Amino acid sequence: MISSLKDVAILARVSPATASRALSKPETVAQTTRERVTNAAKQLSYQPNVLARGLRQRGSRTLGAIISDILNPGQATLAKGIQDAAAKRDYTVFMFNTDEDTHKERRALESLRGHLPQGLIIVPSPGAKENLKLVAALPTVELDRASGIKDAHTVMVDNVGGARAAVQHLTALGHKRIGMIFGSMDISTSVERLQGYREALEGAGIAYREDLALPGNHREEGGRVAAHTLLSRGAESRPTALFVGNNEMTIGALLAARELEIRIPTDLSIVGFDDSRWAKLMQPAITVVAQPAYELAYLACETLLNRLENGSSSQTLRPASIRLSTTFMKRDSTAPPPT
Amino acid sequence: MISSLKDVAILARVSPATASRALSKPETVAQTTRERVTNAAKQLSYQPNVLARGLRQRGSRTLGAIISDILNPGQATLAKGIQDAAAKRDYTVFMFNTDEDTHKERRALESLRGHLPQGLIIVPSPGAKENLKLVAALPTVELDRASGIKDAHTVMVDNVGGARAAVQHLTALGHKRIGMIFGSMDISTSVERLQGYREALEGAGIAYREDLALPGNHREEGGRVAAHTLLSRGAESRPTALFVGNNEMTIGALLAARELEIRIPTDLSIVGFDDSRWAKLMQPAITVVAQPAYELAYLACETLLNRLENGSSSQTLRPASIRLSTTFMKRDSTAPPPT
DNA sequence: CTCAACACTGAAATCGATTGCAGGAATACA
DNA sequence: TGTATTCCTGCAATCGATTTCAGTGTTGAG
Repeated sequence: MISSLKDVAILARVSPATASRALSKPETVAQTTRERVTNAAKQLSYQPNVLARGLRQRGSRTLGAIISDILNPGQATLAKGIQDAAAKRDYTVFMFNTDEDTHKERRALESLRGHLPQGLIIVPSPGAKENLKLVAALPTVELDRASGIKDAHTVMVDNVGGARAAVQHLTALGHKRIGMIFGSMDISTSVERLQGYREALEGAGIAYREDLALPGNHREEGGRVAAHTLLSRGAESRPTALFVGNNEMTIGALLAARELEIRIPTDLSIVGFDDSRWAKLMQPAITVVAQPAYELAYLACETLLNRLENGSSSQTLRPASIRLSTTFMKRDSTAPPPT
Repeated sequence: MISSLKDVAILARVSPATASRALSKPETVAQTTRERVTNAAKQLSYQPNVLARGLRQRGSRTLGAIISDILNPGQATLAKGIQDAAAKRDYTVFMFNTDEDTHKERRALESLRGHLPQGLIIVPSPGAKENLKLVAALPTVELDRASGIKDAHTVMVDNVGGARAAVQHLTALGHKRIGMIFGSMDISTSVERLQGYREALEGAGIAYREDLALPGNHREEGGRVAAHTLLSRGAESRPTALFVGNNEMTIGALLAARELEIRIPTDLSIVGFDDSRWAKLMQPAITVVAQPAYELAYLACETLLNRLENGSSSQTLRPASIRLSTTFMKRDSTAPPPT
């Protein structure tokens, strides 16, 4: 049923060597021979055995991709961007989830290593700095976050700028008490977004207050709890606006506001980070900082493939460090503070 | 840096053959030898070359998975279920998207074939019946839908029953004019859901009317257009309730209702198929038929792996045909019809 | 004490494609 | 016509792990 190169060679009345060359380096073979082989291959619907080829060439046209949570729409978009970019250049992708779990990440890397991928795209978990030593020699691009490894190639969004824009929008509306819910501080995006928040406050001459910036553990429940804490104070001392560090926590914050019967945007303005289906759909629609997730992932994959195909010439010396900018999407969840 | 079995063998002072046996068939090797090899392997952090092993054994511990659209949360859940089940049994997964495109599916299958996977899990596109001939010998499980291939192994939900429950809920509330928006008729789930709708109407003594059941092309825009058509009639003749065949089209229907300023559930009840984040979050929260997507995919993968490991004994004779039941989630988007 | 059974181990073939090398045919040039 | 090039093709080695087969040493039974 499945035919090997040898079958093709026999049918085309050439040696396997020639058949191989006819298919992969056509210019080294005489016109007529090439055609005989091509036809034979088509006739047998020959498909090269990637395992054999990969063994000989020490590595197959395969990439590894490790993302943190495929159920998060943003991450799913990253997955798709990677796959599309890889498919376009005829690479296939081994995709793994870590669920933000450093052990799963480790296992994924071990498993990946045996497949001899040509390169790796990873959304690093907090323990990635250690885990990535397992595949130190593998060309790698870090996507969305930085692991902290020196001289790593990274493709990320401008989190500081995005956060700054969000908070500037709030200060421009006249808000003075602006809360923030941020994610785990061992993920670089959280740190940067908090940084942007502080810069914007400073720019508006508003003092940073520790009691207004709470951690939310980057998931829905954490966001709900943090928002609950922030909003439970009296109407005169609680924040009039909230900047939330990711999409999951934004949902939590919205639920908390509902529980406390705080109206949006009349009583409270909310800006989230990361756009999504429901943000547009809600009433009011949520104002967010949108990330170009698909482009980000596509670019990360292209960066990796370019590096692979140029050999490790100049590229190695100057590690890529790409930042795409975010887009501020003004919708209906922000308004001037209540008077 | 990366070490081969030969290196391990040298370090353990045995032949490669023995090293191989010590690691994969420990009982065939003397205790002391086994330990020497195990230690050597650990010391070199040896990882077997999957390509070489796969070449020799004609197939690696690898599965193919083809889903239709990773950006759809339901499908992403399927992807995760497959991966988790595979990982638990120490298989790795090549995952592909088709975007419901038969050509992409074909390319995915071709590309997959070269990797010699042990089995395949597929959410079949409309053209799958033809495409799957490419991998006719490959043990395959169809997930979520049926391709129409005779004697295929399938793992699906009870679409007829789910749809019936949804529409029965509406008739029980007193609705008489119940519209439906269904997906492409070349996908088995659409056919079955339409079937359930008809059965429920019949059970309630309501005649099926062709002008109340419209196709929505299974995407948001299609759902919006169809709903717009259905709801643009006068208040006395338009449907008082809508059953929508999937999550994307449900969004479209909601948008159409908004455009026409039709209130939910006062003027119109809506039931969607497939639960999701936003369905719970919306106000009113949307009543839906929820599918056990994760379990479905997990089960599909286990079914496949069991079949692989039992050899093709009795299993081949009796193809699996599993149906999981759906869960009706009553929320706030359904109410008695306006009087 | 002899011979059979058994438990381990190693040499070598194998999976399928690629590639360095060498040889033969065809062409170019003097 | 003779020699140098160029072009094309095939032989055989190779990638790394597995597996068949044969051989060695050990144990046990008679």
